[in-house]
Amino acid sequence: MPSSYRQIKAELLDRIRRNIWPPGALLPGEIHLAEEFDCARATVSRAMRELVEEGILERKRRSGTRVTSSQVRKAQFSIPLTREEITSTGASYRYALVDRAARTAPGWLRAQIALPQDTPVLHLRCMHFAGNRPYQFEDRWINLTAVPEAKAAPFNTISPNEWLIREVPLSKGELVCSATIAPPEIADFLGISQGEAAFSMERTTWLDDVCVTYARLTHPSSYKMISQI
Amino acid sequence: MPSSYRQIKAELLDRIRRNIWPPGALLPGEIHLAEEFDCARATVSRAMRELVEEGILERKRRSGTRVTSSQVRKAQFSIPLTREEITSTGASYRYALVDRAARTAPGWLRAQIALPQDTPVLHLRCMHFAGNRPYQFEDRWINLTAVPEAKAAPFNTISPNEWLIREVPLSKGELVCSATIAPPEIADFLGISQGEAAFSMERTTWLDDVCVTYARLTHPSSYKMISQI
DNA sequence: TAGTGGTCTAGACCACCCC
DNA sequence: GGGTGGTCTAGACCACTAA
Repeated sequence: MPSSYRQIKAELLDRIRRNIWPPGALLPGEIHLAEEFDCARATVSRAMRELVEEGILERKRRSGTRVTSSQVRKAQFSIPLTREEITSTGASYRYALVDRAARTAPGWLRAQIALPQDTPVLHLRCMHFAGNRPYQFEDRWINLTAVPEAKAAPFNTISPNEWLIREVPLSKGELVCSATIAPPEIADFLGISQGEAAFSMERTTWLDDVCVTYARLTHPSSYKMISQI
Repeated sequence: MPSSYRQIKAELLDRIRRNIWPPGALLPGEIHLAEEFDCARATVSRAMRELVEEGILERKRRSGTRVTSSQVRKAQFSIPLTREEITSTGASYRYALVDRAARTAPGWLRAQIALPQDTPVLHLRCMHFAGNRPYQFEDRWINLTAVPEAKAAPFNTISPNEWLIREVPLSKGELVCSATIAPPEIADFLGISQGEAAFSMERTTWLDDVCVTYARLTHPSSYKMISQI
């Protein structure tokens, strides 16, 4: 009876879980396992490849496949458009541009995202509402050298978030989450009292080694970020 | 000249980025693309499969492959052992058990993780230090029905986090991050003043549809969670 | 029911790199 | 040098589901 790559994957996982192959252990080679499971080598290969992607196995040519020794788990979460994040809960969505200014990148920003001096940037501050409750304050900087089209965009009805995703799709980036006390002005925007905790996300986005945008998104402390492990 | 699946993947990405295939557009079938790229169907298939995993394409049998219309980005971050997270920064790691009690699951916990009444649980509270600075307060509940071995574990030198990862590897779970104001007792443990913001992570872990453990991990506001998009 | 993706096979060649 | 994983091929059958 032939095995599917899912069955093989489950069997390998099970053996790892039973400590038949403890962390660091060397697994049999693909050919050996293919014989054992009575299947083609490619089938074993696919099962093992997926376990590598999940961080459970490590493979090296010539030296073989081992169970990962450092027990690092990977979590994944999705970052929807703020609009969709809100409307999917059934609430209505409203966006408002607070202010918009073109200028050269300030020093702290140049340091943060490695821009040359005198880089023109667009600075936007805006609010996202769920129903009539403040949901997110967006403080965004767009590199106009990387995205000159942004200069002509008004951003009074479309949020920079949404505009960028449509204009500059498929970029890579980094997301840093932390808990902060919102500064007084932002606390005002979010409708929270001063000294209250806020959830902050800093997103830096790159396209082909050029930084496109840096944003600091601040949520009231009722916000929860949910991810799957 | 044969194409590798990486080249094909890059070419497909490029066409999507150029809006040759805008969001929602139907791509040619695998056979068609295999002819165009002069390669085997399996090679195209692998390229497309990886783009599906990255959330860029959506495939349905019979109806074909489309560019994802909802622009949802996926972020990934790794959850190392607290010990490794600390020692990797060069700081020394210290663990301390605060208290340990076996009891039946309180109502809020049973509701949170769907346990039957009178389920025996182990409640642990502990601290993790980086150097001599408080790093994380761990408030953990372990389902003794799922992991009876935990009853005999002292947890005075090994943190529940580490013990569980060794004893119950490869489980699935959920991670919920939020910003909170630490309650007075936890603020004391973390060495922060009352009313200061704290970063809270709630982890629920399942193994084969049985909840193994629920933990609330609290960090001082200096903590940053970093993930890649 | 016909066409799409999902999977498997048996074989092949290659890149890498430990011995 | 030789054994490992990484990839590709040409073909096949199957599962699903939209038309």
